[in-house]
Amino acid sequence: MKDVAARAGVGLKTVSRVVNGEPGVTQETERRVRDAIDALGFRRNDSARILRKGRTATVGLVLEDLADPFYAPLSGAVEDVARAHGSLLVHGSSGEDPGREEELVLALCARRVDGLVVVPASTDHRYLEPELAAGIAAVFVDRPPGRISADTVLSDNYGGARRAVEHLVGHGHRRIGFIGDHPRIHTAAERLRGYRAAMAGAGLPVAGAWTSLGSTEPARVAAECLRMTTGPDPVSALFTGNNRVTVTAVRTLTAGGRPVALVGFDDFELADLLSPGITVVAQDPAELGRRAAARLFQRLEGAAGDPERLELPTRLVARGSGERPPAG
Amino acid sequence: MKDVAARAGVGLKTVSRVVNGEPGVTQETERRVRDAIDALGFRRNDSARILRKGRTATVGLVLEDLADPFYAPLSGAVEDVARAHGSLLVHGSSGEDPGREEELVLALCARRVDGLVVVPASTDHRYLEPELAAGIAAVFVDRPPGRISADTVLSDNYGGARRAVEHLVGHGHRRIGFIGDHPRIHTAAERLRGYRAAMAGAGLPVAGAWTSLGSTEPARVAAECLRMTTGPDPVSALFTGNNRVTVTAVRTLTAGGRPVALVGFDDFELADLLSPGITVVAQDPAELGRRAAARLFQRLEGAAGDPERLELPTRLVARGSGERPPAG
DNA sequence: GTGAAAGCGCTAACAA
DNA sequence: TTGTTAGCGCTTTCAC
Repeated sequence: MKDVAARAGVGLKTVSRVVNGEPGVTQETERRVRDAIDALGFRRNDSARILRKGRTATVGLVLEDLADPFYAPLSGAVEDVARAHGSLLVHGSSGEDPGREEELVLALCARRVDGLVVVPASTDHRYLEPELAAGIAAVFVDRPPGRISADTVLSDNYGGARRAVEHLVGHGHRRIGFIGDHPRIHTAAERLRGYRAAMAGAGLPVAGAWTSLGSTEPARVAAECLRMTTGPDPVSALFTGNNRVTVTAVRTLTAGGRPVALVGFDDFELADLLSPGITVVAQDPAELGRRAAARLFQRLEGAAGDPERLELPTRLVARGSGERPPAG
Repeated sequence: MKDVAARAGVGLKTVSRVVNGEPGVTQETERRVRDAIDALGFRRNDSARILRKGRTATVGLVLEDLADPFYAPLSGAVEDVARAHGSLLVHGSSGEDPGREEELVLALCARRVDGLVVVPASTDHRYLEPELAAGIAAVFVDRPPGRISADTVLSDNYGGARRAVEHLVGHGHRRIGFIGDHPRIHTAAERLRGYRAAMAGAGLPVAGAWTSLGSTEPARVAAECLRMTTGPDPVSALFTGNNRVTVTAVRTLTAGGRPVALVGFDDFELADLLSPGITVVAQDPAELGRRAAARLFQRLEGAAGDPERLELPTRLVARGSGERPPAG
């Protein structure tokens, strides 16, 4: 910029004015400055600008895995909102590792992102307190923060799960299994709670062997699926706790040829084209992202008040797999 | 940092040394500094660091749409490589709009990302020349750059398409349609070229009504699908130009109950569980991203030499839909 | 082992 | 309309 000013024979501030489209520059001066800019291939260095202004026009997004079909639309929605507010999106995947989440979040804070949207892997976010105190806004999405209070956007995991299991009960099932994610993950715990509530509400017992929470690795899920649906005392229906689990379950049940009823949490592409179609409790991941980002920008624009907790409804979509009657 | 120095009763540089783990500080001094850091909740401001050092430890990724199941793994792979090199990822979606691509790329350059991975929407990248001259590295992936030369990582679109159509011909089809993306998109043009080459190689004519390139909007694709497979002179097989098109085609053909043979470009989740399974030409999007990012970091680490063009092979996966014989 | 001074490239505040 | 000065928070250089 100094070079541009020298070449155009003007002061530094005049160049700054031209570059930022500020008023108060003659057409003739502006032309001279623009010529110099073109000749020198000058581009403003935003790092310096950011340092000076204190705002980065950047928001950070930390989630588990970008490639998961559930998170991709969420991420896209956050980006859309960010762009609408003139901000860029810096992105990091925690891989469901609390340590990496903290590392990523702090790295983003060190770069002074204006705000953060976080799908937490950790259950203790006290490490964020100094950052929040320093004025960085944070909104949690899909799962609530741990040991701090902050704006949160969730789906109704408990209600959705309860509805799913009630649906199976309504179709005559009394022996229903649940395969879900690690119990330390809020959504998994809530869905388990919904499952138990529905079973209890119908007066049905839950055998210990009918619930399995843990990794969503296909190998583990397939093994649990086989274990629950075969053996001496098999379940007649399965409720699967997220899209990864559902896909593996469909694959395993199809391979085994067993007519087990199935309802999955999360919708997924092509669920309607399988035979039978897969009955699911659908969330709206894009809407989760949109709401979270919208809340973030409200905060950035100065909205005061206590943290809000928003819970979006889910929707049961019956497609066939959840309406199968119990075998025998 | 100034405050920390004051509170610890040391010089600015000593704090800097502690924060960056540089040697030359007594244990006792370090302890005093750390106490002050904790008491004040200090975090280094990376904006200032970046301004001073000139390196951002950030790479930019611009692609069409993060939520597309093809790009999500690509993006994830770029992020993995970036993290392995200690860099963060800033992300932007062009939405297939050349103007937005340029805007995004230049915004990333203004923030002085160290390098860029770009899935181009534009066909003219001369706007990047000043940036490249200024030392920003760029690698193009999935599609080549336009009117400049730069490192590029592609799939073998021509060969894969040719193989797909030869496969259909090998199963007795002589009337084969192609529905693809906008012809200005390199991959679509190459896949059309492969289709034509395979047809010509088999001595088969291509009626004008058998090819349709344009938007991948479900409505358009469904309409074209119907048009080609019904009417007085229908095709007996369809080659679809990417995963979006394939999914819509499957949906349309299933609804119509027509036994049209189908091979799609791009693999997608659950393609194997449909009935019949969908035969595809599979690319490896994660590998595309990995290779592109690896190349970028080679450049950042000083690799000299002319731009390289890498072309990854594709793989035909037969699952049933592409092995259906012609009707009648 | 430690610190003072200069400066990265920009913008805010104030002159001229 | 235009320019000058100071300083954002850090690292580099060099002196102590």
